[in-house]
Amino acid sequence: MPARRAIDHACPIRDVLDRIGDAWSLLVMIELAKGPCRFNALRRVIDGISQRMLSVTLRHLERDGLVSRAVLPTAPPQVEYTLTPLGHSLIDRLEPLRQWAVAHQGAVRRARAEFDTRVMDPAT
Amino acid sequence: MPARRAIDHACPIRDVLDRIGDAWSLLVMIELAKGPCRFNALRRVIDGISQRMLSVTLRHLERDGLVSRAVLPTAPPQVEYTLTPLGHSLIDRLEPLRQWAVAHQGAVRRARAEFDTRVMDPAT
DNA sequence: CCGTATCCTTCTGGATACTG
DNA sequence: CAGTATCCAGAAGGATACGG
Repeated sequence: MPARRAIDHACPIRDVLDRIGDAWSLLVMIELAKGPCRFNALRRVIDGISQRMLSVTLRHLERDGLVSRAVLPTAPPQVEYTLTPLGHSLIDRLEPLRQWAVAHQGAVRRARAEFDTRVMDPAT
Repeated sequence: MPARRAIDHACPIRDVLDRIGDAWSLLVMIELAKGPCRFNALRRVIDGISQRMLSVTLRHLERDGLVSRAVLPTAPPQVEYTLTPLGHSLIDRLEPLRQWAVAHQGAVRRARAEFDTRVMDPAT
């Protein structure tokens, strides 16, 4: 995605999509929705995320008030991440979308297959 | 966004976000939700989209069965794009998300401001 | 009018190495 | 353990030119 332009501010939903549309934010939030979790624990369970992107993603979410960060007074220091009420309210609103995906994934797959054969197949 | 990896298929909502999370798909769908529209008309109203990205985006949406393409038998040839019922059902499901964005954009902005001062400010 | 093809810049994000 | 810094490959996307 390129840098956001002026037009984007016109649509509030764009702000949300910019926040959760990337590869990892949603996955991290879903994981944290199950309960608080520490950095490396998240890293293990998310599978495939690089240390850098987990760090970047968590910072982003924390900045937007969707995730909170707590340094536990232990030695060695542990850091626990928790989904905030705001974060919970967001993933709740994502539920209809998930249901749509489940309900219509068959239709989309079929549309794709039909499109691919129609475009690839030169037989008119 | 990087190329999708194996893990992504585990989450149906990822498929949806990959479809509407990019910069233009949503804007195009919102525009088409108002009614059928031709290529250059879309291009004018979307403002900022390049000819290439409009073409790519429309093809993507058409492939997924969210938009249909009709070549009108006029001279010069005109092409009309229409949001399918499937496409309509998807943007309907986006409404709760839009409402969330509107309702909480203040909270997010405040969280951001607080975060920025806290991180930037070396006091403590 | 409606696109596709090519080029080239910009941005994303993984790998790696190093701090508190 | 929990990150940050640097480097670099690859993908996204705008500009431009050309075809149906």
